[in-house]
Parts: sequence; structure tokens; C-alpha cells
Amino acid sequence: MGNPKLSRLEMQIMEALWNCGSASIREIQESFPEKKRPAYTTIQTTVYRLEAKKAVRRVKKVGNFHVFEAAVSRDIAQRKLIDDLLALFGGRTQPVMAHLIESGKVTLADIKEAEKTLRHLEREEK
Amino acid sequence: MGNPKLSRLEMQIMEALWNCGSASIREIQESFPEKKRPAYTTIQTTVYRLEAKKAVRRVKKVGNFHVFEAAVSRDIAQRKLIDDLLALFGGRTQPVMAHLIESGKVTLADIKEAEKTLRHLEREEK
DNA sequence: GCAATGCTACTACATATGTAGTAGTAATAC
DNA sequence: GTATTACTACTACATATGTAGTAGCATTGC
Repeated sequence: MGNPKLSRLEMQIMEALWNCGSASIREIQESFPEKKRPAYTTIQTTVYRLEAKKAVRRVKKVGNFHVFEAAVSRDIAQRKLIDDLLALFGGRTQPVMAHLIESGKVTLADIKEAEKTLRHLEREEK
Repeated sequence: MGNPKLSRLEMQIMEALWNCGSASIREIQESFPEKKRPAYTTIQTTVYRLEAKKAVRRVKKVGNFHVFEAAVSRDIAQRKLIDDLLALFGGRTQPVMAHLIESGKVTLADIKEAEKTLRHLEREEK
């Protein structure tokens, strides 16, 4: 029932749908960089699986092809991934933060931004 | 032949080894809370797989049982998980940070701490 | 020494995921 | 209206992971 955990390929497909609003299998496939573009049927199979998980739905049929759209938001999907990662860390965010910083991929600006967001949240909750 | 990505159960087993230094299958199994303790052979199978991945190794045999120890550090293993998550986000940390904050699991203190760490790093790199 | 117990090594199986082939039907191009 | 092309629906298969059973050898307790 809840939000399904999406895999790498599934997320890439969802990304195409979140960006385009809606798309056909072919359009999704062509959204992949030519060099690492899976076969048409690979995308198709994965879209069908996403459909089974209720993460995408068919919106209409145009000509002989179907058009799909995301049925879960990017936020929800991303949140699920992060919650699952956190679970692997026993729910502790500290090591996650530490590694993000250590990886050199978080800038001071990101932190500042985060801090601002956090202050806003705190104010709203009071 | 980089560091393998470890799964949920694998991480739980590694956690036991990182905590105890070294342990037998039975000891690892008993480190699980009674209510969600997998069968002995489930732990065994998973330890064997970790061995195949070179994430653990046998250190000795005591009586008729083997004693295992971690062959990769907690840091390395955690780092791998985070790098893989980041890859799902196209390498952008911003959404990860945003979700961590939104989840309410990161406190302002965590951010302050992170900021301090980051400032230190920047200084060192100059 | 022999029976009980415990551990190992191996096998088995279900689900998830990445990957893609094939058969057949539907749209299209003339 | 027929040949080509494109898409769908289905099948197949390998690897990863969680899960656990079984057969048999090693230890141990007497």
C-alpha cells in the first residue's frame, strides 16, 4: 500500500515523467543519454512494474501507444529512499550528514540554505 | 573491485561485527533483538555471502565454530550506501539535505556541527 | 565409547530488479 | 488495400537478497 521503494532504473524513468509531465514508453526511452539507453522493452517492462506498484498510470492512448504519467510525486519517492537509507543507519542522521560532508559534495551554501529552512520550520511549529 | 554495496541484513550483521570486533555466527545471530531474530542459517548464509564479497573474513576456528571479523570499515560501508543514494539523485545533495530536514530528524545543532566541520575542511584544503 | 548437541556446508526457494527477445496487432504510407 | 513500421503484451533469464531446511561431521558430557 504505502509508497513503494523505487530502484535506480525506476527512478530514472520517474524522473523523465516528472520532467515531462507525461510521456510514452518511447519518449521515456529517448530521454536516456544515447550511450546508456536501455532497450525499448527494458523501459517497457519497468514502466509496467511501476504501474503495478501504482507509481505511474496510463492517462490516455494516442494512436497505438499509451501515455503515462507519474502517480507519486518526486518528493514522496525521494523521501522514501532517504527514509530507507536512514533505517540502515538505525535512524541516526549524524553519520549521514558526516558522510555527505566528507564526500565533499555539500557546500557551505547548502548548509546555510538548510539552516535557513530549518529556522523557518521551527518558527512555524511554534 | 571496489567496495560492495551491502544490503539491510548485511549491514545489520556488519554492525554486530563492528561492535564486537569479531564474532561467531551464533553470536551475530544473538545480537539481533529476540523478536526479529532471523534463523541461524539465515545469518550463516548472509555471512557467507559477505565473505564472498570480501566484506568479512574468518579469523580463526574455536572448537567447532568459526570466528569472523569485518574486512571493511563501517565508514567505507556507510560511504558506499550514501554514494549510491546520491547517484539516484543525480549526485545532487540539495534534495537529500532538504528531505533530511523535512523529516525532522536533523536538528539545528546537527547543522551547526556540520557547518563547523565544513569550515575546518575548507581551511585545511587551502 | 557413545549419545546428544551444535556447527558447517550445501541446497532450496521466493521476490526484486535489470535486461531483452518474440509474437501479434495496430497505425501508416502509399 | 497491402507492406512496413511501431507498439503492446508476454515470456525469459540472470543476479541479488531474505529466508530457512537438511545432512553430516565435530565436540562434549558422561
